[in-house]
Amino acid sequence: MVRKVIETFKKDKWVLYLCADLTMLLQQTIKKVLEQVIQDSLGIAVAEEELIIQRTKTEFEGDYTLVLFGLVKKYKLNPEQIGSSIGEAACQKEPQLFKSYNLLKGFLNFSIQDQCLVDFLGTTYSNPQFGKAPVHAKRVMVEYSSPNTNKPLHLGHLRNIFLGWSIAELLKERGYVVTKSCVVNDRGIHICKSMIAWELFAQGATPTTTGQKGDHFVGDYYVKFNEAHKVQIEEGIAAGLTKEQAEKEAPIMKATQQLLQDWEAGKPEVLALWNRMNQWVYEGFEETYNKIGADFDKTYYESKTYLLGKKFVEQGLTDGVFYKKEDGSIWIDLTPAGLDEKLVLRKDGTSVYITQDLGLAEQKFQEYQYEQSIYVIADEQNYHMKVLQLILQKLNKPYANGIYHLSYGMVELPSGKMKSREGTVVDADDLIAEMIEVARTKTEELGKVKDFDAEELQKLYHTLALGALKFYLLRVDPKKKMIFNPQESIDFQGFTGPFIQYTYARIQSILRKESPTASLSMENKLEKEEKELLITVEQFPAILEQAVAEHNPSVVALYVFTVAKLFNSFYTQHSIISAPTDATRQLRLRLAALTATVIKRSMTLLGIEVPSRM
RNA sequence: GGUCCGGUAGCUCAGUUGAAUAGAGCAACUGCCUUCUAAGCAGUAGGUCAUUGGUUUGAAUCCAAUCCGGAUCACCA
Repeated sequence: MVRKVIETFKKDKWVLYLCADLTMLLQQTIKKVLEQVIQDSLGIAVAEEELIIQRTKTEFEGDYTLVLFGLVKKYKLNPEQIGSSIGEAACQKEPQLFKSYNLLKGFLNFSIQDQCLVDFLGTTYSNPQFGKAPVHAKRVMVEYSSPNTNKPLHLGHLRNIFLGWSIAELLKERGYVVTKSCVVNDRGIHICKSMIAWELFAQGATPTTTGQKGDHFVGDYYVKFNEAHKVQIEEGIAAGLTKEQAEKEAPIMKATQQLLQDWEAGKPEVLALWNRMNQWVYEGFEETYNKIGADFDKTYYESKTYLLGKKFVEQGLTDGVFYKKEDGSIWIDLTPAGLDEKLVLRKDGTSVYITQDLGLAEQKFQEYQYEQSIYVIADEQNYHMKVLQLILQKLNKPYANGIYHLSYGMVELPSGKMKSREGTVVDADDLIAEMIEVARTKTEELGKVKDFDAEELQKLYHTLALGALKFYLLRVDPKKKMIFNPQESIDFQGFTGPFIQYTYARIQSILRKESPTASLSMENKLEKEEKELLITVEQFPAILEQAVAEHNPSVVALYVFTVAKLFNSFYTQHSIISAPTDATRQLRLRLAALTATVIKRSMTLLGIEVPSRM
């Protein structure tokens, strides 16, 4: 399904926004050259997508490989023959690009001229903006986080927030004009539950009097509601009611329903309490958002937007897209699209969830005229989002096709799903506090920053803790559900944020001793490790473009890990400061500087800071 | 039941517009700090890519069937 959507976007205009700087990329250049070479030497006009160019596997000689099978099959050619004639012609035509070629089965492996890469390094090493595309003013809205105001943020929200934030930043980096938005579900039965419980049990307590963070404070009353409700359900069942009846008829539930009606009627004292409790929650959220570096350009409140969708119902009825049933409820028939019939307005005239979302989509478009509107929402709402888009399409809304559901898998624990009723929900604030503690312990064990003052240490712990957490949640393909293993998440070795942060700190340590000097010439022969690192680093802009096209930050996480690994491998085998010649030292300093830039840019786009020492 | 998603090393994950001997990290084992930060590097071991059949010069990748797991199909949000 996801793949289909991506394809649709490709056919549409999404990927056509590919920026000019991509044509500078080595792989693209090779493709273009080979396209021409094949035309010249074989007289075949191949389409660009027919050419498969990939990195040469490490066990073979070469850097980039043209896979010949496709051509062989389509044009009924002999791989040996066309391989050597393409290879020969390419090396002759572009001697400054190709050093040599070799042919193995259907694979034509090219070695890139060292000088070509050295030139790239020379022009790029001091560019802190490497990877950034010029602004092209395509507008995108990214909605993420969207919490309920009855309880604090948890691990699931974190995956959502990190993903949404990162995808927004990636879009900006590639030239889009992005609005980050958040919808706060501030009304409804859930907040009324917390309100009732507070009225019944709090005796006037507030976050100030208890010293609690506001969102946790309110969340506790939500828990208290459920506890009281449970007791009353049991009483009801004991009195002979069915479970469903007992749930509905419980006095505390009745009171909650009454409160919701009073809220909708605008009863002043109810609104006052509602405002007050939401305010506590917002203060708590704000603190957490600041801690994790989340930010929004626009916040929508459900209490202000939930009525907007009703206009749609009228329009839909007029257009014949919706129909009215005898009881007065209004529906849309989506069975032709393979879905069901869907209610859009209750018989009492109140709107349902989908109706609200229709209204909000319209409002967002009125305000921002987006071309793409990305919703970062868990995959349990795939059906809902499909319906939303389908209805908007049927209503001929111009923005309907721009809706993209960035559907991510739920976070589970090794023990199974997180369940609030069983108390297995991992609280965001608690988790971050734990991570910071682990960062502190490990840092103290290693004892490398003993000269840091208290403030610098706090900053470092925070950087490492959030680096570990964000990387852990972002390194997995968003659309797959993931298992959060607490043991693993605090790991600082291997495929982790701190490993990459460490690599960056190492480079900074070198660059503090000596920075590259522009005037010095560079060696133009590359060691194997230098070359591999340089070729990988060169792909950075293409990686970003891929991450954007796929709406997938894990592409960046995987890539930056590869870069860090390659650097570390190079680092242990070759000395930078004590390189054999000045020219080599210069080259390695620049390579180190460019690697640091790529690491820093990648990590920044994932929302992760990098320390200069750790 | 309908629709959709997933199943790759002990664990967590890459690889899926078909392409070379299926890759990482963790865990296990072996080496490497008088040399730019060992939060590192090098190596060993670990696989019936859920199963079966098909298409193909070539399948983890495409098709069909089956098994297993999950999501969803509310006048909840």
